[in-house]
Amino acid sequence: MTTANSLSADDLGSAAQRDRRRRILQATIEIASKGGFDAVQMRAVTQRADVALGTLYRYFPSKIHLLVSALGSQFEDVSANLSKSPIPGDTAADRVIWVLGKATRGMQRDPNLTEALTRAFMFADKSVAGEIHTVGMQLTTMLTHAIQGGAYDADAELTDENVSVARVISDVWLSSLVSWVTGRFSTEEVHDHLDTAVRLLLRD
Amino acid sequence: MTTANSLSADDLGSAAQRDRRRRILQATIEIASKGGFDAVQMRAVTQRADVALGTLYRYFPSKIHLLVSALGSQFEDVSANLSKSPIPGDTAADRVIWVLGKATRGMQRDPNLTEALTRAFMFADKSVAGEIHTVGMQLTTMLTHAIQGGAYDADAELTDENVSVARVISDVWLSSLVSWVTGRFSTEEVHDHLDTAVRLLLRD
DNA sequence: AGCGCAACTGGAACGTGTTTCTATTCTACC
DNA sequence: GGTAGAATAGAAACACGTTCCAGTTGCGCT
Repeated sequence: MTTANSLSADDLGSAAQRDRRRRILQATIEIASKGGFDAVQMRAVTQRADVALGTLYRYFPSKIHLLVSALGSQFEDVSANLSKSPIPGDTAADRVIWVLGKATRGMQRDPNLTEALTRAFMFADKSVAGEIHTVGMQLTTMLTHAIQGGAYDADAELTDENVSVARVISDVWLSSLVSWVTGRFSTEEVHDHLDTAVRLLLRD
Repeated sequence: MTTANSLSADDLGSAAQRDRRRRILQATIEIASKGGFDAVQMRAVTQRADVALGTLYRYFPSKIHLLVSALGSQFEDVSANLSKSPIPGDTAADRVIWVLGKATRGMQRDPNLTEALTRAFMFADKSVAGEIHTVGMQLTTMLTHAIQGGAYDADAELTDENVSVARVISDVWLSSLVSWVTGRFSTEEVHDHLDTAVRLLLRD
């Protein structure tokens, strides 16, 4: 199975290419933010990013690859932001809830973008495994970091249990996002559901 | 927002119509089982079910509606099967794990069908809210039933907490299915992950 | 039996993701 | 500076979900 990957920023030799990649992702996010998943049409992206259709497909082999890569780049920003200051909260549960709340509020501020990225992520098939894995790692890392506290001690217990809990929480978070995107959950319900799940999982 | 629903079996007056609906869903499941999501092409379904394209769209307003409805009909079979005999297991955790294991093995026996139904479910947008809600209820009911035990006592504690736990578990189950469908989880990893999550959530 | 109407058929047509192809431009290397 | 090869532009073409329409069939009512 020849799983064609999206071109990562590191793969690209010239500055012009890195800039093309950046333009494409930015155009994607802008269009998604305005009109959601359906508005992200490949021809529209090429126009906004000022590249040819063939070039777009050279960088991202499908619309889903494109959107999941965009999700990855958004997550990078979030993690960078989070790692600037220690996560507040005395218990693991408090810290996780704080992180989830912050991330969730961020996404709810831009419903169309969230809809586009979430649906792409959930619709992805095997050919997007690489990009999906990247995002999954970012999520799990973010959450285990929150669980074990702001003190960034390399010796800190990155126990199997913590990783498992982080995975479960990210499952719940993703499902909640999907529920919210499809109108089954209100913003309050998302918050309450996450709160309940975290307290059930991290009752010490 | 005029959310066009799929026609449910009860909506249909004549026996011929109920039979058309049945043929369509069966054709969908057969094609999905053979080739997965991509193979479920609307024209192929019409050929196999021996109906016209316009008729197919009269019964199910989109491919996603069609597949989510098919998922619902599969779940009906599963619940019917489950309710025939009490769920084995002395603790809530054991019973839930038993139910999940049974359902999961069932789906893993037909990977293509599972891929088609799972991806449709996760890709659904607001217009599919009705069908999604049906499936969500089936899932939650199945799990709360397992939590509170085989004794089908109407007075039994259908506590908020039990429902919350059931929701979280169904979140984890769906995410695991997605992970399995996209090749991120092996069958063993799905089992272990579910096992871990349930034991974390139902430690009494 | 005849009427009226909704459902159904068959097929054309449209939109958007994806593929393909040729001409042009850029880049690395001599 | 010139050249080979990769990258890009531009545009046509294809595939499949979806819509639309004209004609036909089935069904309840009188």
